[in-house]
Amino acid sequence: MTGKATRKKANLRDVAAAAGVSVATVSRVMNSPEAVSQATRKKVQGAMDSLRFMPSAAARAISTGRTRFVGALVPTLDNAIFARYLSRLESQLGKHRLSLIVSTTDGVPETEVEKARTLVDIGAEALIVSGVTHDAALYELIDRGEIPAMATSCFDPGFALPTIGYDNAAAALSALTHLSSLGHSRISVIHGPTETNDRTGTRVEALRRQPGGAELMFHLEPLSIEGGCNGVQRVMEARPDTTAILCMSDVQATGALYELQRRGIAVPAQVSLMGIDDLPGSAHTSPGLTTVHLPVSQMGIVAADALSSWLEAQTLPEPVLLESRLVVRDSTGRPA
Amino acid sequence: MTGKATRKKANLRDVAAAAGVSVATVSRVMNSPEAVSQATRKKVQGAMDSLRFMPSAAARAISTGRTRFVGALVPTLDNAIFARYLSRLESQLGKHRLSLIVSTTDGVPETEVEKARTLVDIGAEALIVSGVTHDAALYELIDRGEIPAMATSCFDPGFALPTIGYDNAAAALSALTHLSSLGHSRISVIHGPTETNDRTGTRVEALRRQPGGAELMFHLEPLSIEGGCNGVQRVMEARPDTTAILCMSDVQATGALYELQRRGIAVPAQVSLMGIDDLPGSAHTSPGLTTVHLPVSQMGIVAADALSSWLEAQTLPEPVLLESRLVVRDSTGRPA
DNA sequence: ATGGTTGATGAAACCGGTTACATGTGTCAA
DNA sequence: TTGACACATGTAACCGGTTTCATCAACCAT
Repeated sequence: MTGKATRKKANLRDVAAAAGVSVATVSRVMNSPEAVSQATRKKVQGAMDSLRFMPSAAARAISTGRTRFVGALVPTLDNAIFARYLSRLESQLGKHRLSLIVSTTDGVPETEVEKARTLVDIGAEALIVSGVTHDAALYELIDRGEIPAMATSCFDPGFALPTIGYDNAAAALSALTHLSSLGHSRISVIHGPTETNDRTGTRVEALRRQPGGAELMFHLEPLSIEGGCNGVQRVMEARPDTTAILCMSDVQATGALYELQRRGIAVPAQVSLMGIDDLPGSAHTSPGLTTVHLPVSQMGIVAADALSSWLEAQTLPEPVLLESRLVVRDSTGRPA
Repeated sequence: MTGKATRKKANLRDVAAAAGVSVATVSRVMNSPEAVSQATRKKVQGAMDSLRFMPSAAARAISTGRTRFVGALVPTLDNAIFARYLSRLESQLGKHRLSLIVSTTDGVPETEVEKARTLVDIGAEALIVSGVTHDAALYELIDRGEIPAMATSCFDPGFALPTIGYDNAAAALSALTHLSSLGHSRISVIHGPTETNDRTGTRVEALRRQPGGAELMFHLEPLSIEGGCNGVQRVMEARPDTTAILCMSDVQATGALYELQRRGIAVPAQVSLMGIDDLPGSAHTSPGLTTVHLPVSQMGIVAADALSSWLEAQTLPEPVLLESRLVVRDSTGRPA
């Protein structure tokens, strides 16, 4: 043993002692180097290096009151739509010197609260949740801790939290309109859980209220590739004369496409297929998937900026509505 | 204004004063309630509620020396293989009352270091990185901070960090063997970047060294669906008589399948197709994708447990080798 | 009655940074 | 020569928890 290598970690006072300066000076070297003379700065940095000094995040946090990280709660990582969103959110937060912690809720409100509590418990300065359906305990937590919190993936100016997202009803309707305008009337809808996922709920509800919505046939399936496969199976059992299948997510649409191919049903010649999301892969399927592009990258950017100014300047964010956009590719056509 | 609602946040001393007890007692109510009498516990909890007390994570961290969260660095979230892994890692860490922070590196070593630095800076107690190729600065950081760190997705007992993962060379070879045993000899390989991704590098290298490996034709493409599409295009230009395409990832294989379908090339009748990973969707494509299953869920569990005991009991984890498994589905067959 | 335990609680030190304020030195204008 | 002022640095309080050790009352066996 060298007799000094395995000592306990050096702290700022050790560095100060080694450099022959005060703790304040060491602190300054880290936080406002320009306020320290060249000579002492060198001395201090030398001491830091030889003592292998690493500042304690907790100690800094306790005196500044800032931890510089925020938490995001999403239903799952197992859907490329969240990957896109989170990746932008993270990079944009980074520009504000903020880090992101992601927690998954499986779409279960109780799990969401639990995860939110953990996030706050380890020091998250703010929370970003998905959608507007949450357990009451989440609001209590946010309220009690006075935690800045916002909701994404939807738009609702009346919601308790600022929302940043798109109009899910409009997205669903623009998809339906596309199919209708092509001449489809026997349309089947495959969608994920609506109870716990208000984004899906809003989309389905919009279709139901639509004039002529009564003719639509709805099938609830898990929000996965497999769910999309099963959905097609049920569509074909329930209504074999369906000319178009509208999936409320690209993941399910991808599964649906697989199943249609497996059954030898030509897309779009025999059945037209649509999704909503516009995943990176959706442009490359064969045929290319017609879908509604959701501006999740932009959502990440806007959310990051809004949150940052909330934390820095206490400015409560305004709700933001981002436009979705119909993307017509090759999976839809006129009915046979 | 009520005159008290908007006051600054209550701390433990405020609670103690309100409850007429000492700070130690309040602390005990939170951490070892059984050591406090029923009566005082009630009193303290009442004071906590009426003052809307929320303990400060930073303050706790500074005295316990624990932040209870660890960081994981992955190349991207945009690949379902990581979603699977991270989801298990997170849930298993949760069982040890540890939280997970995920950062993405885009597969760039410099970005990785930067992100790692940020993670440590905000208090991560340990790091989990992917693979064995890293910037020297990462090791310095780990070394200097004495940060427990391990590497996943590969197995190398000789590596500086404990590794928990699978044998990438074996995975690639078992795929190749499957194709060879079916009678394929004109095989094209589509793979992602090998320079920055050692997992891919190891797989490709294993194929190159294989007796008869010289007959293989390799194509480097981005690790994405689109990359898979492009790969097929290049395969068909370079070697139209190819009877089997082996992709080093299921993402690329999925793209390849799309492109083959688009070109009207029957799988597996005209060309056999294989991937490596076994994504959730791979079982449902049409035809089902033959691939090599990588035990990423188990990897998440093992990594979480190992890291936890490292942190709790200072036991340096042993490297762990997890078995991959060939999954034969319908995208491979004898050459025409 | 007495010494030894056990159980509940409090006082104060401690963790490792940041920062308000004080101090000391040198420069420059009046 | 002196006062104003900028600049570099030090002192010590402070942030909000945890934890050690001391204290004191109640209980029990001898």
